[in-house]
Amino acid sequence: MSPMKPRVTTRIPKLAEVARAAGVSRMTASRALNNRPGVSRPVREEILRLAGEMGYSVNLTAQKLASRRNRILALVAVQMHSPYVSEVVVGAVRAARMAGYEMLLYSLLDPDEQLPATVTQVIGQIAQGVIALLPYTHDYFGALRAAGVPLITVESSVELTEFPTIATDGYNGARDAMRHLMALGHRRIGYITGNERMASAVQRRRGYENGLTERGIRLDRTLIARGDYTQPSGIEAARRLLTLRHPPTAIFSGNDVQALATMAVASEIGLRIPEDLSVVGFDDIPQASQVHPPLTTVRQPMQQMGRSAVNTLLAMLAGIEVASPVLTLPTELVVRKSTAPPRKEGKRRRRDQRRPA
Amino acid sequence: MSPMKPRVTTRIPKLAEVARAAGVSRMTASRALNNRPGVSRPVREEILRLAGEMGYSVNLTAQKLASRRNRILALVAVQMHSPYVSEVVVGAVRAARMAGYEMLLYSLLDPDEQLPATVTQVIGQIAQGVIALLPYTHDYFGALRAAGVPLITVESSVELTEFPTIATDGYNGARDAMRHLMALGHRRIGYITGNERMASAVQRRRGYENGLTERGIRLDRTLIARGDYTQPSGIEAARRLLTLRHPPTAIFSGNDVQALATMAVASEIGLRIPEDLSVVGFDDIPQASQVHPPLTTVRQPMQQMGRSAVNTLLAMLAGIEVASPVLTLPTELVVRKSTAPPRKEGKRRRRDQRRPA
DNA sequence: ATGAAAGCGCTAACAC
DNA sequence: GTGTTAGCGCTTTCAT
Repeated sequence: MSPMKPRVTTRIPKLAEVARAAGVSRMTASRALNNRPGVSRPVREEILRLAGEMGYSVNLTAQKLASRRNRILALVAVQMHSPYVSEVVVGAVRAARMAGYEMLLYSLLDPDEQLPATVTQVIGQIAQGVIALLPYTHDYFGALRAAGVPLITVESSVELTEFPTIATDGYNGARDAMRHLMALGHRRIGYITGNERMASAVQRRRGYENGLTERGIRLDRTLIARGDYTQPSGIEAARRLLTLRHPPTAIFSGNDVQALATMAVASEIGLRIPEDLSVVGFDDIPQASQVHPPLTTVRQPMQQMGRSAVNTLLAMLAGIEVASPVLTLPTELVVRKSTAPPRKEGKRRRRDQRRPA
Repeated sequence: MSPMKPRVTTRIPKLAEVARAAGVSRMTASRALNNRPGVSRPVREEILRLAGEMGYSVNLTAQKLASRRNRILALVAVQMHSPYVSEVVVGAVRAARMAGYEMLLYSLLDPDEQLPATVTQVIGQIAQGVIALLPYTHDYFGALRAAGVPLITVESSVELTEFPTIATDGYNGARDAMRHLMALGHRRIGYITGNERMASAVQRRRGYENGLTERGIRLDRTLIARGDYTQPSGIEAARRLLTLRHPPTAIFSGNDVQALATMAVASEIGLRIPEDLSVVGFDDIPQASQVHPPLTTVRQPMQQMGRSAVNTLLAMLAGIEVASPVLTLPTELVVRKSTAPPRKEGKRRRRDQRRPA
């Protein structure tokens, strides 16, 4: 437990040292290194060469303090590890890097977690701008607003027009899914909601409901099971729906994670997909096409959403007025193998799942 | 496209303003706000009260520049969204917050991605210390070392003793799994490797091999399929193993993700688990207990690993000598329902998966 | 094209 | 206990 000797590490030289080596002032060195005008070609090249040789790299903290810029963005999300968020992150990170920015991530562990004051402070101060994938609750946005940092949301509440938003058309996407199922002949269609504190979940549910009613099918509340976009919630919801005395012939889920959970529960119960049960998801996460049978789903351009968020944010930072407060990207129904016409009523079969011991 | 008016946002006052309001010097205010000694009770309380009222919060950039401290840690990982990494992150974030630190995340998108110089710079400069979950390739650690930031690795190469490491005993964990399978009567046991550029994958494979040979079973290379810890690689590996002319009666996988993929492939092919095939994973990710049948697996204390990493890192920051360069946590075999004695040779059955059209 | 001066907002180190 | 001074490493602004 004795004090640890600071490890000897090649110290990073500071700007003044590079400038001295090049025989110029710090300002000239700064201009050269930041690729700014006002330095003659030969001087610029010499500075750059020396900086490389000396292993110089700018101190971002000092740079941020002096200039308020540091080419860092942040992305905050609940359920950072979910496939949907992961895909948005991929798109955002790539776009940021392409523009010469780095993206830092902040994960809220629990959907119900408060945004601690320190978090807002940290991300708002470390980054030049932030992308939020958060439910519109707990006044997350109030806290972020107070931090005074440029902010853009992805799939947030549409009512929240205070910040620019990148969204997809969950309503029409869901209705497309319903039309597909109904075209196959389904009439008893179950629905597993998403976390309805997220605007997307509300929209999709409306798509489900109106998809039904526009065909004159009456809403049956027992066919709607509450989920929160997570796998455990999907398992539970699917169990409830599939053990109904008069179960649905198809289940549409607010997202793919829950749809995959539904497929797992179905197979556990001995139902075959799509023969005994059709399943449709929403998102088109990578796993959707990897399972067996591959999942029919409503594709959201997740990576593009991340990319658009970054680009819009960068435009805001550049002082360019954002055209529209909410950019809505289209969805696309991807029909795969998890949907088929329903069996005739009463002809439902069960496989015996377990052999007698 | 006209320049955007900066949004009017309640400006955050600076330390000097709080100090002035309280009628003290900036230093006294600083001491009070940072909970440091040298301020009388009443003065301290008045400063805190005023700061709260005025909505003061310290400028972390200035604070870092002046003191080199900002109570921020960073965690860098490849496959940030994988369940294993996610769990480690949960443990790390909680532990950090408990200690009054915040944790920022940096995700490498692609296992083969180089660590761009800017990344090292960013995380090394923004944070006071970093936790790395990275393969020992591409000289990731060389870059991190150059940044001169306190660093700790999780499950990294054991040969890499330059940095403290939190690891689990992959070798014994894997051997326990093998002993379990062999105790059930399995002799033809397939193995799906992890990404062997990670030390964990090498250890586990050795556990598999020695588990076999210590029982006098000869290694059969055709029963070893290469995976990289991801689901698609697991699917492919499982397909290869299960379509062998003389397939294994059990498959042990380097991690749970691949084990779950194996279960999916098995069911697709019409094999029942555990009757026709036993499957064992490694990690005990949350999904392992949620699938049907629940997966037998070797549990790693993932959250605790994150917690230990944070605590060790904080100790390093505090100048406390780290006791041992590598802290190895134990694993635990969790026997669930995916393992059973093998069928008699030749009695393997297949369910007809699809009904005749 | 280049440089000098003056901070950015905070804290270390040392007074008193 | 409290205040003063002098930076942290960079960039802004304004000279030249």
